[in-house]
Amino acid sequence: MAETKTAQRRLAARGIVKRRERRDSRPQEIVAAAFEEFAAHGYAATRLEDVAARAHVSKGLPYLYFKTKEELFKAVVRSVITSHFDVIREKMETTDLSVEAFLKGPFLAFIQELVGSKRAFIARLLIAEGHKHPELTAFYYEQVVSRGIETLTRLIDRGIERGEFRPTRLRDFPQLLIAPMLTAIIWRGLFERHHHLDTDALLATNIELLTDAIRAPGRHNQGDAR
Amino acid sequence: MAETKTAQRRLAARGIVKRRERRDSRPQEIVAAAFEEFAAHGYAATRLEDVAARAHVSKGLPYLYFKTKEELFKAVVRSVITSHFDVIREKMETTDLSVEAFLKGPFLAFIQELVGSKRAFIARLLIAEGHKHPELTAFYYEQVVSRGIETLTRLIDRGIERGEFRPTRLRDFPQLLIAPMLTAIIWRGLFERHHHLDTDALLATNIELLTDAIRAPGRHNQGDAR
Amino acid sequence: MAETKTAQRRLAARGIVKRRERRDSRPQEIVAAAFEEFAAHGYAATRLEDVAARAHVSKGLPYLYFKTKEELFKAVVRSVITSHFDVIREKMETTDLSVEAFLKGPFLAFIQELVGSKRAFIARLLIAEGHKHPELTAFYYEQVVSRGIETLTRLIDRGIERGEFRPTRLRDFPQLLIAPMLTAIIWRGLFERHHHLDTDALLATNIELLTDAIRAPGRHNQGDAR
Amino acid sequence: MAETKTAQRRLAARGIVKRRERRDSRPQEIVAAAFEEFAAHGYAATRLEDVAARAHVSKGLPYLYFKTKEELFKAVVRSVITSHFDVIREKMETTDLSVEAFLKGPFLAFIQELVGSKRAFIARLLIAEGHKHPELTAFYYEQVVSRGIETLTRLIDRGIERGEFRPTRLRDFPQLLIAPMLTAIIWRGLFERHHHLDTDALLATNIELLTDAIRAPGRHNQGDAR
DNA sequence: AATGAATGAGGGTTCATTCAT
DNA sequence: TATGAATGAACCCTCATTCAT
Repeated sequence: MAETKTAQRRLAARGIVKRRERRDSRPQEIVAAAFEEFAAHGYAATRLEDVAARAHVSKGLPYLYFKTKEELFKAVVRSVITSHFDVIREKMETTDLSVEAFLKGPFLAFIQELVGSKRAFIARLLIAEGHKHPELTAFYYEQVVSRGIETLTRLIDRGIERGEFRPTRLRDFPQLLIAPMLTAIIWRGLFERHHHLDTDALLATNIELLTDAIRAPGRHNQGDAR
Repeated sequence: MAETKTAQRRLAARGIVKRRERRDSRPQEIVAAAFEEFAAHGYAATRLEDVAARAHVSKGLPYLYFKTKEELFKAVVRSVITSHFDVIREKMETTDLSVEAFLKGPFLAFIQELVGSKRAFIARLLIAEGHKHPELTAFYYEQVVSRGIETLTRLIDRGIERGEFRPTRLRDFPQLLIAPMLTAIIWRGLFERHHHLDTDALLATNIELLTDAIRAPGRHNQGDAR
Repeated sequence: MAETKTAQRRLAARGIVKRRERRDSRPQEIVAAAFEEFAAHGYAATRLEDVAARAHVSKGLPYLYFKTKEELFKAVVRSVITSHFDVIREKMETTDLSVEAFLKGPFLAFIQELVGSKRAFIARLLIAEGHKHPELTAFYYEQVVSRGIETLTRLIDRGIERGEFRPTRLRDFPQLLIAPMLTAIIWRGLFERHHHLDTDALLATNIELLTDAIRAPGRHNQGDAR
Repeated sequence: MAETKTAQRRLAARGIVKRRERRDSRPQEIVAAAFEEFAAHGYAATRLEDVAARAHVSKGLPYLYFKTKEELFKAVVRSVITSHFDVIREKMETTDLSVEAFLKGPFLAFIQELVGSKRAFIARLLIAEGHKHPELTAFYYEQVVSRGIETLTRLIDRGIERGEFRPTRLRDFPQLLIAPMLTAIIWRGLFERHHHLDTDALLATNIELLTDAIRAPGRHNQGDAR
């Protein structure tokens, strides 16, 4: 750490990193470091000192921006949630594709990417610690879950309206389009070392099967590009 | 706690609880108590003192049977794992039902029960803490996951052999039959207070849709009795 | 501390100090040690670790008996308050002496002793920290101050009833009999090194003068033995 | 704080608060703010950041004038000590009043005012923290206590010389004229909420009684004007 | 001269673990 | 075997102090 500090000062002396600039980016740096630590060790087992060290920052600095460990945790979760979901929703609203093609194309790509992304760790974190942070869980539910469910419901309904799909109970349980994603995330985190799972194919298969199941009679399989 | 202890001694004196009996069942009582605590608070936030108190046992006693907190945790996980899965596998091997009927009957019932049971908490525990206990995760994978996957694969294959199902990639991803169960467990633990989810129907719908998707052409929907 | 621990074990091994016995006396030992530390450094500057060390006890033990530092502080104050005041009140009620003789005899001796005693430190502590511990201050007021005032009022009234004293406003301000004691305590703590103050004589003089001032006309000076 | 700073700058820009003026009075402003904080929370519990905030000054500025927290504390004590005592001494030397009248008039008014003033807090501060700042205590003793004692001794002696008073031991313990003031200060700080004490009357009564006690035979009670 | 971001030592508190009884 | 008093490492958080700007 002494080296790090020295290094920073050297950089600062050169004018490469200005104090003002650093100040503005510090919270993000700390959140990023915290993300790694929380993802790696879980909430309780994460030591703020390690977070600080990972952010090349002194032990006390995180407390300048986050009042408690829990606040920092919340900030981490919030930072990852952000707007990613808006993107796919936007796409959905404006696409020219059939619903089935959309599911097998952009939507599949979206959840495939999610499984491998850092945001997947947050899911694990929330599954693990969520019940101890009800406020945070509520926030996550509102920002992510309920919106996602709503979007998916609309998507399926549109398929029905357009005559692509039969009316099925999938409309009531859009979670089924998401469920394998959770499974994939968990598998990757826990069992990948014991048995490799092709999560991309898993997710593709689920959508394939579900669309097969709900496709309106007489309709053709609108396969995706793969 | 003092009262509890006294009460036990009173009971013991009356012969209602025989010393020998208590001694023999002690480890199980401790594991049961630990299960409750771990399920309620997670690994790190569980205090061994509380476990002991819940088991009506002195603070030091757990260490007589479990060398460390981690050992106790492992014992908890193992205790819940055992046996239950053998039952459903046994049933599957010996059933007279068609595969579809089996999926919609005993298998569905099995996973529906699981979601509401205490064992579901273990899933959350493993998701949360699993990566810190690789040995335990390996054990769980071998005892539960790999066997479960294998069993499901056999089941689907049998359906294909019997001409009930077309060959589909579901055979390669039997996790899809399980995925909604994980989702249901997580939903119950985190979001139930925000939005009720009929997990039984969720699970039923998934099997319904998947069987629809893979049913061999010309076959009838072999609905279950419900 | 390692030495201390070893020493204790040696003693314990000899059977000189039994664990059970120690347990019963531990809280008192800790309170005694805390008294010394608090008296020496004040509340905030006292480290519980030092208290523990002074009590020849591990850092964590005080928390077994006192939930927080503040609880320990309260226990310290309470332990010193105790019953000492009941003694002088009892004496007052049963004495054969005239009121003046009582003031110049037992009462004077009592407050003289107080100034030099450990209890005097508590006064300093309360003066310094009292406003941050309102609950404790209330307790002290009820147990010590209000009772003391009441007792003194009764004493003076009795002197008036018996014709020893004229009615004066001293009856409304019995604090004046006590005031020099506080001054003496503070002087000892702060200025003794700069200028010696004969606190015994100070207290005696105050009573001498006050009794002179309130003595009923025609009465003789009922001098004390000195 | 940001607002405050901005406000100051706005004021400064208008020339209402000139930069030079502010700079010159800065130390005093900081000391004044520190006085409030120390008086309210005691030495240890006072945060320099709060002092700075109260002085509408940045966190680091106090260190420009006071090397450490302790230095600032000393400055606070010194700032309150100065001057005020010289006034009453001056008055005493030049008064035309009899000693008794002086005690019951200007002197009484002086200590009555003191009890209610902010300077009274300093007494509590010194009682609480004095022994940790021996240098400061020495300073206080020399500047205030010893001079005060000396002055009072001279006053009493003059009364004796003039035939107003008999020679008594009060001459050796002029602290007795001050003692109730300390009591009053402490009472106000700690017990006022439990029981109101008319400190003015307390102080008046003490002087009344003491002068009664030492008045030379044949002299009249030289009551004050009130 | 002034700011306020940054540092890091220090202390209160918890709790897994040990051990005398 | 069983108890629960005792230990002490560890961790969160605070705040006096520094220093780049």
